[in-house]
Amino acid sequence: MKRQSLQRQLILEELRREKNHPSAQEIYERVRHRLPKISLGTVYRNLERLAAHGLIQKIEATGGQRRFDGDLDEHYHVRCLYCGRVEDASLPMLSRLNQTYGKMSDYTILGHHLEFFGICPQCREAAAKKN
Amino acid sequence: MKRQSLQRQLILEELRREKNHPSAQEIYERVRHRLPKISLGTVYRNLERLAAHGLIQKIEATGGQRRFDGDLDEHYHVRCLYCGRVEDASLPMLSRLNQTYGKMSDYTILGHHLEFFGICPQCREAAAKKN
DNA sequence: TTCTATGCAAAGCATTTGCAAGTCC
DNA sequence: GGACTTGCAAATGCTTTGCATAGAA
Repeated sequence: MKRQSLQRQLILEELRREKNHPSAQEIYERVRHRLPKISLGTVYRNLERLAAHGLIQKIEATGGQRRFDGDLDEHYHVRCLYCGRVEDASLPMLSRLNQTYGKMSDYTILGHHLEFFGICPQCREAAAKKN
Repeated sequence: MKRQSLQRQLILEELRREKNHPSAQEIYERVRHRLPKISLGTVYRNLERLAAHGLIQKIEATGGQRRFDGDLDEHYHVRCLYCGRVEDASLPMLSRLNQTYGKMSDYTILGHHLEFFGICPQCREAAAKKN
């Protein structure tokens, strides 16, 4: 990030604007409203750089696409198994967990990921209507 | 899984033989020693079915490829950030966590994933030698 | 002016799928 | 014999990359 660019600035703004956790594709679509010529490759490149520089967080998960978070505080997430949406889990960090497990393990423990999964209210309602 | 097949049987054996957590590609390579004509597509299909029927577990988590586990007991994992290896974390299940968080959330909580990340002993040594 | 960052398109991976042929019960 | 499975290859979905050009300092 030797230079600033409008595209990077808009991507960061978009990520901080709302408290949801968009995928690269979603960010691409949002930013395109303001900058129609931006390319998906540029979005990926900038998300990568912003994360490398600690300005945003990557939410890594195997099922489906990667998601990104403009909130830098450490926190957990909940994922809906039906629609894939990811939201913040308002649970305090289990801060002693790394130390606790680190003592029992031969790994050098650097951190942990905790993600709840379940059904979001919207999908629950939608499922209820079908039956 | 209306019928049994040799390919599926060998895949399951391979998964239960060792306590590591191979990717589909790794399973494919191992099974191929005994059944050279097996295809990667068949490995994927059978892993999917075995998991759907509860005979193995998919390890859905951070980055890279999906991994599979022949151990059906619920347990957590540690992942090495350098070599990508995944091992079991000998930490008791935080069994009340779903309930605890379920009460605070508007999601229907079905479970959680917890994964530690860090550096495995081998990679730590390898890194130490380089410096 | 000098490089970094972009747009575009092609390439890369991991995974999934269509289909004809093989095989299990 | 009939339906389930397989092997093969093509297709898919997400992400990364090469390259010529545009743009920031």
